[in-house]
Amino acid sequence: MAVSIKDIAERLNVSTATVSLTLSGQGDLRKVSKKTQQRVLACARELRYQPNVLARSLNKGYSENLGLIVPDITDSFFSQLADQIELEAEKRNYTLMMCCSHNDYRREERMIGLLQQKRVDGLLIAPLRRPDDGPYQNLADGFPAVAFDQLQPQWKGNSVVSNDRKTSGEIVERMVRRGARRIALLCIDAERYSIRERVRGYREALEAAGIAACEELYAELSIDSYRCDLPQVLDRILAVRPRVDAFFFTTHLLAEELVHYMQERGVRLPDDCQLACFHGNMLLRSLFPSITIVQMPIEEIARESVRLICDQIEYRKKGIPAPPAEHLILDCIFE
Amino acid sequence: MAVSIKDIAERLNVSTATVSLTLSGQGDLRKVSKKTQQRVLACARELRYQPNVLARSLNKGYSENLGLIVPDITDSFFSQLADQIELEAEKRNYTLMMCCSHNDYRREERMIGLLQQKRVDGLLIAPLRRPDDGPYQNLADGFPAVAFDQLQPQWKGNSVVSNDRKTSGEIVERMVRRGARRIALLCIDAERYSIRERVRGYREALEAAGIAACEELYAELSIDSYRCDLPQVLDRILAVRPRVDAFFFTTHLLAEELVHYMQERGVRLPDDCQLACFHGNMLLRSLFPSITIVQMPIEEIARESVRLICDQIEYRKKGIPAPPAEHLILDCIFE
DNA sequence: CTGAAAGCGCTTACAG
DNA sequence: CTGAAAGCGCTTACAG
Repeated sequence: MAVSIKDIAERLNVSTATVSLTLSGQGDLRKVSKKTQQRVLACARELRYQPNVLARSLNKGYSENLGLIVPDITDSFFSQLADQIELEAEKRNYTLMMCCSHNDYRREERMIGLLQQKRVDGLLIAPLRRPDDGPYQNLADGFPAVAFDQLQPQWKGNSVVSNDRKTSGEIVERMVRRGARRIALLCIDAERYSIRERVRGYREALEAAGIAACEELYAELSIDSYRCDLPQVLDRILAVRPRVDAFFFTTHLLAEELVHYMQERGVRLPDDCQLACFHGNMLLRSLFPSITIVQMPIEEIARESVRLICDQIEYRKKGIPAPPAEHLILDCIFE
Repeated sequence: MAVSIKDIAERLNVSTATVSLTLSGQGDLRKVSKKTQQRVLACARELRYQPNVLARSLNKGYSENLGLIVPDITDSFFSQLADQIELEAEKRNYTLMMCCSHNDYRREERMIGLLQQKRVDGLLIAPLRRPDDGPYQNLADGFPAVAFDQLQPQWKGNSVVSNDRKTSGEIVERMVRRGARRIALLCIDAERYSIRERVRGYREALEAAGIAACEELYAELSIDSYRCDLPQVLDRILAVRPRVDAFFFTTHLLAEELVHYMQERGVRLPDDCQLACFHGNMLLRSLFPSITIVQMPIEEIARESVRLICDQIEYRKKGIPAPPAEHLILDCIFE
């Protein structure tokens, strides 16, 4: 069996309180003699004492673990976010319990319950769109939670999102400035908040530029079937006249799938055709040197989300009611 | 405060033992009357009772959490692996605590200690190369652990790796069959076991094909600086005569960086130049339609790793000494 | 300066 | 069939 505080106490003929106090650094504060402290520390080292954090957590009511739920960790956007969140959490001495909702909101709801059962101190979640618009049933009232990336109407807590509408408008402006008039917009999961905002930004910018939106140049795809549906959609859009002269993808996933389409079909885009997407990678840039890639403010999202969750946890520890929820809107980065 | 087993017991005028027994499903076994069981269940539901798993874990000595340490979650190989591991772990009722070692073995060592402190039941780890070849100091003796992806000489537990040597040989054979004679090999982190094996497979296959290995066509890069070093290396290799006619990258990261190089430098590869790499994605395939991509057996690695760790945990629970460590070698998949 | 004791919320022999 | 009690390994008033 592992060595416990009791083993040390017995060996040294002191009480477990003394051991606990000095080990937790309260020795001086609580006036444990220097000598005793040294003996305790030495003995702990000698026996390779590892505190049982479960016992501590049970006693204190805090686990120093944070739950993280993302739709899909294999999406580079979320893996980069998870990476940064882990780093930020670590700075504040939290360990992450990570779960993927796999774009299934029933599963997401389950994960919310699971992580609370596991006694995480707070929950960071990139929420899915919920078909029912119902409340988060498994999220206990007042439980520290921060939503990032997406805003859900039924989410009442803190949130950190990017400035989708504005950025989307700027993308369109830029395309228009470069001569585009027939700008196609393709999106996945159009009912999600951030996507709706991107669509809105697109429409507003078109209008501002005096260009009538053309419904034939607009398509919504589903996250579950976009790979299989995209080819027909592209066939259709490419056949529209006057001809499309720019593609705006609300997500890198679609831009990547475009590459696949072009290769499969042996299709080339018109030479003057502009491209843009949210969140990209080096390969996309290499394939389409002139593509406009808007990077999400990943580090900032991570930093602010962790900050907000930690603040909430602190309030909770102190028994102070948390201040009203914050809604941060962060700017994207034009590459 | 959350509702506890005691609250239910008091409300129903039964003992906490009775409540605990029926709630944990041992009601029938331990002969709690049906009536009492129903009352307990109803009351638990009514009060929305959530068991405190910390208390249970403290008592039982098992947390039903698994630790996962990967070098870099933003590498698609590891994010796909993490995704599958989570799925497999979930099937067996384990939740993951994920940490990234960020290619820093001091950090890895810290994470090993941290996760054990957090009382995970076992550790899944894609180990880093360790400059010192020293033992894993923070890994407690006999602690359930499985290494995957990489084998380290000082790792004494179970491991799951892919068949790197054989696969590497097959890649070279295939290139030779297609006419290559001047096959360059570029690798990152050449001291790592799997990379050494890939190099070995490459050399063996060259020899078997009667081709003398040319050291000028071989390069080792570091994980920390490969991005910045690759261009010169490629410049150099492309200048070698007789001319290189195939590039074999031990990792997709290098193949991706090649794209960057070509675009930056405005260089095109010779038309007949063959390419191959371990672990790839759709974009690479689109960029280089004829590239040979060898996919890692990700699902299998995940499945077997989780199986092994769970077996070990079971042995530990039963107090049976674990059988000798298994070393699984799984085949890669030619795409 | 130090110790005895209660408590965090469970589980599990043990006794009846 | 059910309860009283000990214990998992800590922390923290409280008393001396």
